[in-house]
Amino acid sequence: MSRHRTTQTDVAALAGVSQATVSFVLSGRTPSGVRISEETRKRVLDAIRITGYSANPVAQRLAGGHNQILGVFTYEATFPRGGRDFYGPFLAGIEHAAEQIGVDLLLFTSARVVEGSRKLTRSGWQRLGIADGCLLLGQHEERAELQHLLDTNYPFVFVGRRESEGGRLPFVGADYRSATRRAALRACSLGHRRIGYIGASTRDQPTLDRMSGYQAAMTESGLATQFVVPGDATQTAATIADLGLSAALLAPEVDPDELRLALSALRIRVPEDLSVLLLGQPHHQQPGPTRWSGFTLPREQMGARALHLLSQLVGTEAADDQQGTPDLHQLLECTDVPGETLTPPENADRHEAAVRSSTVPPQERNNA
Amino acid sequence: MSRHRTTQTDVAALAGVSQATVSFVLSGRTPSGVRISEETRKRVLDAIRITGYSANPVAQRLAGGHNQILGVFTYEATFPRGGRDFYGPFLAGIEHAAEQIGVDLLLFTSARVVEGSRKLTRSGWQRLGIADGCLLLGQHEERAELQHLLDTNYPFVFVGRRESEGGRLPFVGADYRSATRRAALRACSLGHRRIGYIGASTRDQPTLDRMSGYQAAMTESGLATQFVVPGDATQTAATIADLGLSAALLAPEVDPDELRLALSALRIRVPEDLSVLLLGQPHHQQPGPTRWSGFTLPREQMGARALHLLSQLVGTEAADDQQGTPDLHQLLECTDVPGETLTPPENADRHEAAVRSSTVPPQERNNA
DNA sequence: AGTTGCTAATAATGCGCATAATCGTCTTGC
DNA sequence: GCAAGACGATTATGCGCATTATTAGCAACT
Repeated sequence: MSRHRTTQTDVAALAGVSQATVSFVLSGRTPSGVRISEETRKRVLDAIRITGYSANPVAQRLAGGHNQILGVFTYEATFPRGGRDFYGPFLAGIEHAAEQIGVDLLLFTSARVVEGSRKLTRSGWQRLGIADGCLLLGQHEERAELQHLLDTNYPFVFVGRRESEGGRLPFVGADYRSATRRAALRACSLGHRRIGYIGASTRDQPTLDRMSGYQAAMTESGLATQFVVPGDATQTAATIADLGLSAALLAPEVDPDELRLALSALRIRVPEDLSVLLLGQPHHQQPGPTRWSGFTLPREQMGARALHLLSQLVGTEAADDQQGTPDLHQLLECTDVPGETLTPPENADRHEAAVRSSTVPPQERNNA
Repeated sequence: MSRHRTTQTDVAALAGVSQATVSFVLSGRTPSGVRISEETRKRVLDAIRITGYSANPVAQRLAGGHNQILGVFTYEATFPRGGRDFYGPFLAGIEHAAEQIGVDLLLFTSARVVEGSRKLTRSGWQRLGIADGCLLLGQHEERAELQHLLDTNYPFVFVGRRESEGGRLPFVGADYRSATRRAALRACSLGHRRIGYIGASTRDQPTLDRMSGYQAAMTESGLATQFVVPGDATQTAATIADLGLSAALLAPEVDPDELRLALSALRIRVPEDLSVLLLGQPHHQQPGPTRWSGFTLPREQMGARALHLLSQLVGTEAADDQQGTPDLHQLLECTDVPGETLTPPENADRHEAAVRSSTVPPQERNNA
């Protein structure tokens, strides 16, 4: 019944001061030249202790303050039913960071789903205002929406790299490019000459970064690039066979288990006949026995770092005089995974490999 | 810059009416005998469409309305780092339901962690008020806190069964008792006579329910109960051997893989020498090759149902005249899992089993 | 003409907090 | 003795909405 929770006014009454004084004591800040004596401050703090007062975050927010709530907007369902969980690890990191910082997390699950991905509609956008700031994760962002975000000066951070004019979009991403480059070079140094990239050629940043990394590695090694846009698994396998690849870099949208199956139908074994490197955790992978080579994203770390960055942005929003501006563009290293699906090539490439091996250091030399 | 979003006042000005009128049109409700003509309503709706107005949830809430935010409070970290994910499936269900209902989810991650579990302190408790209502999941609830919850008339729902005086705590739980009983009877009907229960004897509801179900099955079958409180896996295995169990029901706190290992050291094979049934998903299970028999909790379903119930409670809070009160105590059936670790007994029990099997048609009638 | 009854809307208020503007009360200097 | 500041706290206002109390207009009665 007594739906009435303790308010600043209650505390003020107990301490024998005005509500405003309580607010000042609590916030610490005194924007206009207001001062509070040590004496009074103590009385107020005591009253707070006695009453067990705790600020009403809603009122706080309405009055223009911060409420220690950070939002998380995902363009796709956060917790996929059934299939593999892509966002889980991000959220684990985000939650951990939230706990540390002492903020609550608001998951924007109410946004209507249009064509399989959530939209940041006007009403959805308005709802973001509940939180002090917001984390954005997922692929389907739209230029217009982003522009709006920037215009309104609302604090937000993307999880995942985003290019933008003037570098105004803050993000915490994974260094796909370097990781992919390293992956390609690993194959290369083992003696592989025909290394293909299997993946959709969409325009999203991760894809562009992966392709760029692959491209770079191939150029450095003086090898030709081979891009395979995956269709049906059987088809893809056939293309791989046609091209005579000895190693394949698989973008996350490709299901490695499915591909392996299709390959085996063509009597191509992994890794004996084809080395395979995964460029990040596959989107649809079932937990299987295969220990794939490649690299993984530091997803938990990304989530945590993103939240920390957001927290800083929110905090410094008012007072820019903090200890330097936070780094708005953070790229985290991916973790290379040795795995079992990367081995020296055995067949057609052997000759070339031998030639090269004369110039390469120990562990990679033994292929011939 | 223009941090000003469209407000009801803006809309009102455009439509040539008062702010209050806009509010009335929007809510549909007119508590006191206020009426709005179809004419005016249309003008307002047009203005809304033109301006793209969308209510500010914060103000809505402060003014005593609902804000379409439902809270989720977990007594333990929601997304465990590293280990197995217990809450994940619940959240998947919750999120899905939230999307359907059209509400946002507030994760209370700010509560200080005391002794490994989150506390609903006074300040934490106050924060719950941000949301229209709250889902509670986890073990470490405290009587005092619950009492407080009930007293304040704040809408909430427990995920997991909770007993309470007068049945005032709303919950959505799994029917551990029936499922455990069925599990025990399954073993029984296969001819097992020495069926033990392996699990801590804590006072939490799930444990009580499991024990009760086990007890019931044993009584029905005229068998003796054998409770084993697990300590070290080796120890536990030894006890099992001593008791000469032919089947064991494992509470979720027991790691089946670990136990199996310890058992094999004693030359007890699963399932040849010991059938094992899991009473729900183990808390610490690593994804292993064994396909355990037993049952699993409908976790996604529980989450979804709980959120729906909460949503109803929030909705009917004001108007109790809805179509009947929602069912405050929902028990969902667990899913029996055949698995590979339940087989007919092979050794000491065989004799008895043979005797029994001659007199019994179906399964459970044969005990007396 | 005055009262009742009904419809259609508005004005006024408050939710709990942040913050700008204001107001006393003491010192201090001249 | 009086203006000028420093200090310490208060009053007043508004955030955007829900809701209650109130008003205005008009037809239908006695």
